[in-house]
Amino acid sequence: MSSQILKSVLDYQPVATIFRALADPTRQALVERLSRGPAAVSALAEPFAMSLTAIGQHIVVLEEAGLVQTQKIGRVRTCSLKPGGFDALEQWVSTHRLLVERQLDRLGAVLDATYSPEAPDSPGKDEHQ
Amino acid sequence: MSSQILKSVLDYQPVATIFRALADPTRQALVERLSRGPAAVSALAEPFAMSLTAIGQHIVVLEEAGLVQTQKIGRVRTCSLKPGGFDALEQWVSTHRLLVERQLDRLGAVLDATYSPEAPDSPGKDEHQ
DNA sequence: TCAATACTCAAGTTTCCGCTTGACTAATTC
DNA sequence: GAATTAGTCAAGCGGAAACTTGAGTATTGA
Repeated sequence: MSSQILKSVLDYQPVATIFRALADPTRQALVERLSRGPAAVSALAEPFAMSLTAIGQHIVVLEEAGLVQTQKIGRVRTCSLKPGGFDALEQWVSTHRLLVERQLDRLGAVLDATYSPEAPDSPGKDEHQ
Repeated sequence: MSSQILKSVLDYQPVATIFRALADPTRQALVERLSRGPAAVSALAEPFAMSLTAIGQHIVVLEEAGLVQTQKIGRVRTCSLKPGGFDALEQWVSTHRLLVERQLDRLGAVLDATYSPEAPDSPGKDEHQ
């Protein structure tokens, strides 16, 4: 842990887990289906040309990402979307959307005058860029 | 309003590309860095214990996801966040956040009275409640 | 009680992803 | 006009991820 960038990489791990969970089209379709209401694992598996085991594994991934919660009653495991499971994701996205817009404003200012008003990160003089 | 849900089901393919692009912690850190301003590929690679080629490959993934745009002047490729690149993502997230909340409201109603107010997709006779 | 249902577990396979190396091109510097 | 810098390309390696099969375990309905 000698680098500060390495630390920041480790910081995003929870959101990265959510992104990774939603990166798979099958899991995304499962979330889509669950947003219409809870369902059992076998009911979730029915539309897919895939084994029940595979769907169960996808459910585990979604559960570990905090997006889905399950409850087993008898032999049936009922899955539903977890309340607040999208909060961290939405916060990350809206934050970075704001940063993009702010950057666009700064770009406009830079295009007006041909100098950089402030350089908080990179000095840009002796660095080799 | 109800047709928008069907449309979103068929529409989420590009969003999966965005999720996949952000699933990697290195790419997420690159986006983080770029939200502070544009940078060349070698400048982006500098904090990482990784080859320049690897960073270039990550940039390509982010570019194909529509999150980053690049422009090569001379021998330097400058990368920046693409305007509106997060729009589809934010829309998807907020939409599904709303659906979760709506589902919670419906669950409360179901817990109050023992009937289901509306069943748009599958009639609730089989499995789910 | 017997059989079907609804998973669950433990492998194994195959495909994809992240990353590297080495060679190469094209700008820029000295 | 050599040497350095910035990036690109092609091939390959290792490990993770997706999915399968073939078991086994409760639970439930007939």
